Amino acid sequence: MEKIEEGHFPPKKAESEAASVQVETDNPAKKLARQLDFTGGVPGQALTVSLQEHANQIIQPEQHILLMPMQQAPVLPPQPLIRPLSMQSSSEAKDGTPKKPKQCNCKHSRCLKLYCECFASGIFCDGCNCANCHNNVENEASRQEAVEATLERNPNAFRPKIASSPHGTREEREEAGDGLVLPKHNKGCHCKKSGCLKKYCECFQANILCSENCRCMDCKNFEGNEERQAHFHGDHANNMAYLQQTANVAITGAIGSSGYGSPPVNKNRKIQELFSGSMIKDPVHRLGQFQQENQIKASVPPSLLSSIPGTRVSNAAALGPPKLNYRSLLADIIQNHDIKELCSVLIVYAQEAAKILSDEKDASLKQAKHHRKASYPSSGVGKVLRDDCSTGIQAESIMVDDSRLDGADVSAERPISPGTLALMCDEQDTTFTAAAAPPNDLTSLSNNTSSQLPHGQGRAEIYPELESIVLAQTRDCLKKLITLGEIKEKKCSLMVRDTDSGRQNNVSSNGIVNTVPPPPPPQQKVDSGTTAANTTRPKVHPPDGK
DNA sequence: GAGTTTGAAACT
DNA sequence: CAGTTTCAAACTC
Repeated sequence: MEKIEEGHFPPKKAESEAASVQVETDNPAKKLARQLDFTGGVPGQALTVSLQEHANQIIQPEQHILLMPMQQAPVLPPQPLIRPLSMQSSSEAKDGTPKKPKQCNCKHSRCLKLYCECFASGIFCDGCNCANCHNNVENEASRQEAVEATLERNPNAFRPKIASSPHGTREEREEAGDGLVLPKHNKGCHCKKSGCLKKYCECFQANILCSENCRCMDCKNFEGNEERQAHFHGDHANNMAYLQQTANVAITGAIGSSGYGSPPVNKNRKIQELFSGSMIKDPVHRLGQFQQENQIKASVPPSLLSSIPGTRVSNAAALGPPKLNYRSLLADIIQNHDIKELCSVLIVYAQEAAKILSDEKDASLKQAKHHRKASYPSSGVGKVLRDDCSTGIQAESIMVDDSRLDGADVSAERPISPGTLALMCDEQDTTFTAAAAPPNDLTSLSNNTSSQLPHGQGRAEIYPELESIVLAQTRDCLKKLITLGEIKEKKCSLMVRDTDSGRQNNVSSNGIVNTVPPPPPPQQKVDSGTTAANTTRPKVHPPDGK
């Protein structure tokens, strides 16, 4: 089934003519409609602009044309989603105040070739410094010819160069493993001398990492590269895109899905898995394994790699330096067994708390028998609660008697949240009952206490206390986690300062594997010239004598 | 601001 | 497809 390419409305003559009456660039209403449309010309496609793109203000709404299925076709050429960063970068003055988008300075192309950024972006030149410009309404005919010629050469010429995850192929998204796919250059860059750390590089210019699509030499535009980070800290310190990107990989790393956030690594993971068997078996040593595998990979002839199904070696990422990505400092601290252990601890504490409370209830009941016969004691819980998990409003009004909660200082007087209550009710029927719990488990206890206590308040009454105790323990666990993270952070900071020792000491004294991407191999830093390029990328361009 | 460098686009 | 040329932006001085 044929579909219209993203950001690409084929400006075929028939369509253009058919729809030209609908596209009125001077019509304010249409202009406004265009401003509201970010679909980039993909019929029915939702807004797919990434946060990064938003953050960079790459989108120039006024430059987009509303294109609905069977509705409109452009007079303007295809509308890339992303305006080149070179143009957006200057759309702001140095003081950060908004400024008119950058004007081109074309002299020989008449602004009718992709050299012209305006033309490439699908916008008319307006106030540019170009000479003999034909990229305007007055020269629509020649412009249309140029568009067609360009599309003839490359049907994707006007497609956005930078694609986010929703635009990628299903395969790409699946390889990414989740929704956190970073944008990447569709064609990839071919930089030779800039190290992909200058704006000559389209990837760097778009503030994205080089990907497996790139065929660059001596690429430094990969996550974890010191020079790249230096660039970011210097030039992009406040760049939301970087923050977003970092956050993405941090989240990814923290939750342990992959930890290697960028596409090239995901591609390469197949190779790694083939070498190592599985990435998941021993998450503690994943990164070390990864590094080793990169070394192995570097030593493996491309022909061998290419023989591995699902691998691609005809790109820089596969042959280049390990494009490690930022991993959360906690990524390898939190292990599966830690989670299990934590859950076990929580269950144990819950059971203990339930037992204690049960005993107290018993004692309380005995006292009540002796001292009171009519009225119900109101000491423990301030309000009678139905044993109904769905009554969140009621639950919120419960106040816990902190006199019973040893060590639960923080959450002692906190009302139980309806969410927690609901969660506990759900958990009660699943986790606790299904976990072959001991006889005095929560469920049985709750049932027991319910039967023991008058007015049917036992189980629900216990929840706040249980919650407090369990939360206190959880808090302690988190504190320890934070401490470990801080320790690791310090170690990593030291590693950055002392790269050599950092590379050799992957395992710290406390047994925690330092998983922050190490600095690139020595030849990367020391020899940024031909050596690195030739050693890490067998498929290199011939020496350029420019 | 002029000159140089760079890499994408265009061309052969 | 590879090599060369053209082009304009990025960069340097």
